[in-house]
Amino acid sequence: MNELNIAQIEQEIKAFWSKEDIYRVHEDSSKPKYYVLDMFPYPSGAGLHVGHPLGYIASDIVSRYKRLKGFNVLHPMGYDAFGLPAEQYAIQTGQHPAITTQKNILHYREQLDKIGFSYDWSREVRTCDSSYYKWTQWIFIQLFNSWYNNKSNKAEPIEELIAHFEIKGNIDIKAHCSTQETFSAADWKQKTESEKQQVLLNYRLAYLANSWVNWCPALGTALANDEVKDGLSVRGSHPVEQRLMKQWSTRITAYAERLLQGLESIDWSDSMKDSQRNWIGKSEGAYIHFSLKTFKHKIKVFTTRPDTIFGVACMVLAPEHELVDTITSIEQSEAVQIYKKKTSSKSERDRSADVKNISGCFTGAYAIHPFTGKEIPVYIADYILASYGTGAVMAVPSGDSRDHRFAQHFPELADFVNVFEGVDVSLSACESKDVKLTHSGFLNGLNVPEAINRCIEELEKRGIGERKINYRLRDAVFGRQRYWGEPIPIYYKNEVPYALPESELPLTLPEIDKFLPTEDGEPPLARAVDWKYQGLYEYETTTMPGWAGSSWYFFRYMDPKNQKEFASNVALAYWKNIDFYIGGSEHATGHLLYFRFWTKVLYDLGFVPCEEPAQRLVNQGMIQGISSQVARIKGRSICVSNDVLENYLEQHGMNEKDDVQFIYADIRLVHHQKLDVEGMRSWNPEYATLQFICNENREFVVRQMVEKMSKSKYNVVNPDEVVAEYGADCFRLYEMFLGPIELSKPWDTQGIDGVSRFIRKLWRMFFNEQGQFLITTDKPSRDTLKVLHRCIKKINEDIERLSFNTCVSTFMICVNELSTLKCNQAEVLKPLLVLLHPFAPFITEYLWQRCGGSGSILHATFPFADGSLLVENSFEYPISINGKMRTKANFPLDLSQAEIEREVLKMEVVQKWLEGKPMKKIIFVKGRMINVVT
RNA sequence: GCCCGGGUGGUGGAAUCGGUAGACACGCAGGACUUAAAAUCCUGUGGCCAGCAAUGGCUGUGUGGGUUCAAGUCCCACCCCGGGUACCA
Repeated sequence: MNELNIAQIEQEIKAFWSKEDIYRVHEDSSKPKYYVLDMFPYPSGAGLHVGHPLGYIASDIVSRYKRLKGFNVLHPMGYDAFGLPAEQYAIQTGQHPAITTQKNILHYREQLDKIGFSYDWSREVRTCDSSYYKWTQWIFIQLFNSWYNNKSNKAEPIEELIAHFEIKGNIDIKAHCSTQETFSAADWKQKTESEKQQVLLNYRLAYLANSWVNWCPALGTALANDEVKDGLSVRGSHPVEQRLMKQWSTRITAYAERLLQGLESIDWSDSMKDSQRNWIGKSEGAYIHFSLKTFKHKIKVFTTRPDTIFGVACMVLAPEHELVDTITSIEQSEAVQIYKKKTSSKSERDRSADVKNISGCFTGAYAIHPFTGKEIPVYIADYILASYGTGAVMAVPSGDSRDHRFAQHFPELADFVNVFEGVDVSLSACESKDVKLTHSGFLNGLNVPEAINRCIEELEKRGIGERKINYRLRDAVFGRQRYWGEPIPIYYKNEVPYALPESELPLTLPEIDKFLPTEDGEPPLARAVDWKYQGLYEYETTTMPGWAGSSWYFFRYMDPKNQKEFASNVALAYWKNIDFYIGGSEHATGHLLYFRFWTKVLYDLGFVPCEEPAQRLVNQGMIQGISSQVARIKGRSICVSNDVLENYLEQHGMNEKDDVQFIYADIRLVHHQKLDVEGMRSWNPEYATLQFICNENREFVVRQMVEKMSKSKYNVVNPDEVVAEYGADCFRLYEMFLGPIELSKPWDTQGIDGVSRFIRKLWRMFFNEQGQFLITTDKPSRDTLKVLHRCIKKINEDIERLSFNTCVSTFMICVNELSTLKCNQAEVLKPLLVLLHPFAPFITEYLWQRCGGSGSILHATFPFADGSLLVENSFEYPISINGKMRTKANFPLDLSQAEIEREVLKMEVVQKWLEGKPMKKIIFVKGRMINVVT
């Protein structure tokens, strides 16, 4: 081969890799392990676009680099294959989702293979395979068979709890539990089997209970909190309403504190940790019990500001609060009923939409202030949510802006107590904590933190309140009224749920006639004919949510073919957890929380050795598309070039808003913002007769904007096309060169030529124009070695800090310098190929073999940077040379030894002059010493 | 509103510990080769000013202050953009 023929090289090298089965990994205790994982994709029908591989390329670089560094690297890939799109496609076409999914997976694989990833495909997993979801079901059963012991602070087997009930009841049990009902051993023994199971459901980590769920009528299913945003479903943006339903949930709330604490020990970005902290929403405060004037009941409130208790103007309950009907007076009864009806008819979205509209209603009841004995009116209002805290608050207008607004709304509350010294709260509440209290009895003169503690002490002493930590995190709704998901391995006997015995797993998805709910609104699985456990007992008909399979998949890669366990102890003990995890930040409050939760449960139960699934997490940014639009005059077949549009509109007395419609043009028809007019006409028959009004250069300019890549915007760039045109190495280098890995940026093919030129330049160091191989075994010059070793050092540092874009720049500089030096020695170029290999695997493998490298370059050793060749290392201080300031980074290589010595001498003179003074740094600017830092 | 990021040439972005701001690349301009084009190579390229020129001067990292011999980098205030979250008591 005398000319660079990328396609041929790729083909040859691919064949070589697959013949040698080069990426297969095994447990190997002689080498340290390193586990590099990508968040596995959902195989959608649209295939990969150029944005998807960004993270995969980065993780591939890391895993190849770690291999060269002597690690045994696990780098697998699989598919998150259950999901909504395949099911919706099935509903429309009747095509079984398994078939669609299989087809999409094959397409993904084909696309991935073109980019030269080092995945060990023998470990592939698919969440929709029954051999895989057998273990998803098995883990669900472990959750079902466990409870959370607050004393030992971990999950424990439910049998141990039952054994305890038999002996002592639940009196000394501290559990994370749905109800507080207490019973003795005798009580327990008297319960029927069905009653016992009902009690146990309150303890199980996977449980069936009536709970408020986010119900999406359009999708016909319940959704978890992270699947809802702004009152709309994340998938499809359909309205979501609150509905009380009997639902499977998982008790993630038991792990709130540990999920929070665990963040301290892992290397994730601040923003990611922050999102999780935010979602868990820890707040410290107190419960306070308020007595009522004419009832025995007490109102329990949660507050983070017990210090403001002397400023209470009223109590406010959520309209759904259980005491509302009991305490409402006869006079207020009608008003309260009307108000309750009004709020219940509003959806969650409407309710939060009019934050500004204050409303509420007096109940006629009065509470008693625990310290002053004053009567406090009790209201209901929809700004209080039944689902948070106790669904009731003590309203302190001087210290909380919502309470302030509420008090201003009711004339009878306008005259409230201000508990803050020297602060005017007549117009707005004081939410600062840097103030002192006044009008507050025993809290007078204390600052806020002191007063909070003092008040809680007093409440606890009097037995009318206690310190309390609240979390915003909700238990995760687990059941989905859908077909294409893992069946929940539960059957019902006398309406009591029982887990399937392990030996009966997997419970496979039954075949059904239609992928729709039944006529009476049951989930699709209810259509299955004769689908019963032992032919007798009904199975659960909801399926698991999308995140079930992805909550533990990283364990399965360790031992994917195991039929006896989800992974063997040997594999688990060797691979432990993920060292390097990469994926999108959109999973911050979904997947990344659930997979930490499941890992912690498995850890508590002794199945896995690590409590945190991923030690290091990196979020790759999104690659956006550049979409192009053509301005078309509404209702006519005239299009106007964007740069003359304004003029045109003015001449014809039109304006953009009313008379112009922008139509998308395919990104392939646009180059440098200019539209290929003929291409546009033939692209879509509807556009065949369009007239294009061009600018004076006879060009038609389009309007461009950066948007998410999507089919409907015609801005999708397919990696296959880029690889076909430039080669996989160039594609990989260019994606990295675009910018820092975490950054989102638009795909712009403009710059790819620079990378392409670099590859050809590299090639020309190995072959001349006549195709002769130029590499010799001659000894390289010292200058040439210097260039190489500087490059080694820089690449090493930059890969470690994941600065892949600067790595590419370093390669370009290095190759430029070496070709200027006419370098053709194998001793220099072979190490360079090794450095470059993680980024450009094909060409480096090819050239390595041409240079007589043995085996695959993947088994080479990452070169060591010889410090003696890095001149800049011999200087500790920034020094000036020839009037220019030099630091380690920009020390000139062309400097003669004499010049260096002269400068060093100069420094020594200065040092002598300053004899006796300890120095850290001598500062030279433009040849003049300006300071000595001691 | 609150919590995180981030604002650097025409563009993407470098500057790792406070030490020559703008690496590298794109684009653009000029040149070489060519009948021509493509490809390739070379030179220049933040802005302003002076000079035939080599070069020199001033200015410059969202805005305004501050710390420092020295600030893109640290501190304070503000503006703008992106993300998360929201009647969470």
